[in-house]
Amino acid sequence: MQALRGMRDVLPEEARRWRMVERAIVDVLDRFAYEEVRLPLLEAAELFTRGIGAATDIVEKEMFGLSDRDGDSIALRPEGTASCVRALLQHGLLHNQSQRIHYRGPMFRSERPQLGRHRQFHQVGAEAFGMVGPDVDAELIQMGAEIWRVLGIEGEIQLELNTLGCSEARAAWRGALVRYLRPRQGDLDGDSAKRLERNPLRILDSKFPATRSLLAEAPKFADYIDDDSVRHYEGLKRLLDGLGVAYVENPLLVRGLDYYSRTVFEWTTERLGAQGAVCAGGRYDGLAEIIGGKPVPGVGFALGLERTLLLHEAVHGAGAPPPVDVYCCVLQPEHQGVAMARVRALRDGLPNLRFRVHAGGGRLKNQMRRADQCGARWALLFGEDELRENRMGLKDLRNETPQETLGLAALVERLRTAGMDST
RNA sequence: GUGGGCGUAGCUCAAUGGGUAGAGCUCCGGGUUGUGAUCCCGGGGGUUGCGGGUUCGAGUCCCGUCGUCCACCCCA
Repeated sequence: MQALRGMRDVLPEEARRWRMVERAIVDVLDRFAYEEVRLPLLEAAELFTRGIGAATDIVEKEMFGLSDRDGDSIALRPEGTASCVRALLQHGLLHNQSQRIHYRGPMFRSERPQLGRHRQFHQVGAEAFGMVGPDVDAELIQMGAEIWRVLGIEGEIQLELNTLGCSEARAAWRGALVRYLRPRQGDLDGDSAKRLERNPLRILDSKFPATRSLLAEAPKFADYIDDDSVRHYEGLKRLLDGLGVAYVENPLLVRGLDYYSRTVFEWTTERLGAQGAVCAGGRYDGLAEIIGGKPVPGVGFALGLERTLLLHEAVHGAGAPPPVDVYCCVLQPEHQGVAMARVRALRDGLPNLRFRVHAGGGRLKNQMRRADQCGARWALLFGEDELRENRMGLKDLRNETPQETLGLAALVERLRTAGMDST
């Protein structure tokens, strides 16, 4: 038996990095006072066909759909924004109020697997509702920059920025684009020809030279964009300039989900081959209404954890912090209970240290080897001699200092001071 | 979804032109009483991803399948 295609097991060594990175990210979101929600993995399929767009690749060919016992179509969520909006609408949290929210968890898309692209993958998302101005767009981008800084990967990532205008302007431009391309359909590459009726804006970032040269003469969005959107975009850029957040304007940046309008942005990297999008988002002022609520402006982003982790590893190396701080060796099997009781007191006194008590007996030599192998800084010895005096032996495995024999209180004090400078 | 590369021990990899699978690391034991990582000695471990086919004989050639990686595509 093996895991399904595209489903990955995260084993202890890797999970240690996940915990570190996830905690660092969520800490940033916390410090910006974004509150957490936890959302279901299953939703009505209609939430996504309406929210994301029925003509998008995500819905059209990547969604894991199934039917429940009543025959209703349900789906594993392919992304988080639609669920988040649905949840907040359902519980009235968007009624005459603004919200700043984050969530995280697995998403599912049935794509052909690749490094940094799995069928179950994990995102951390942040969304802000009820605020129309570019200030909150800038805040979300600033938050992203802060996340990369905290993770030490800011040197690997660059920000791309664009505006899609309001949905009316975009629809007008889209219509002009289709009118321009339709007579020239024969010169388009196959994929682009297929997109012409369903999702023409995606033709813009086609990689085919023939298509690209055709686009050089195509109607320009600059002639269609509305003034409010221009002002919004200019305002956002001014704020980012003031915050010192560097960006590259990319007029071809078109998010693959229908719900975006105005601001769209993407944090990309060169180090992950074709899977260069680490984090992306934008404004989606129309989404709440599409889902069946009153109109509520929204803007947000989602970052891909696997890709962030790959970058983190590329920058910081493969080493993960050891899982154990103190490995406790029990020399005589009859002292196991005493040792376990004593370590309970140590865990109480030293909540930041991780104690592992040897189990299964065996010679001290082997127990010491286990202590070394798990990466523990200290070995703690429960032997006849030490226990007779109600003390324990402490050996520093990473420094050439003499072994000490200490009572409980002295040991707690000793590990507390040493524990500080080791972390 | 399309095209291609790869799949041999827990891990990283060998195996001449088809001739019944090997190394390093890991792991286990030993080097005399209660001290790890080094050193020495010994040991365990594989239905060569899976299923067919060709052949006297297949890890090696062919087909299928599963998985993975790369590009396309898509996206976070």
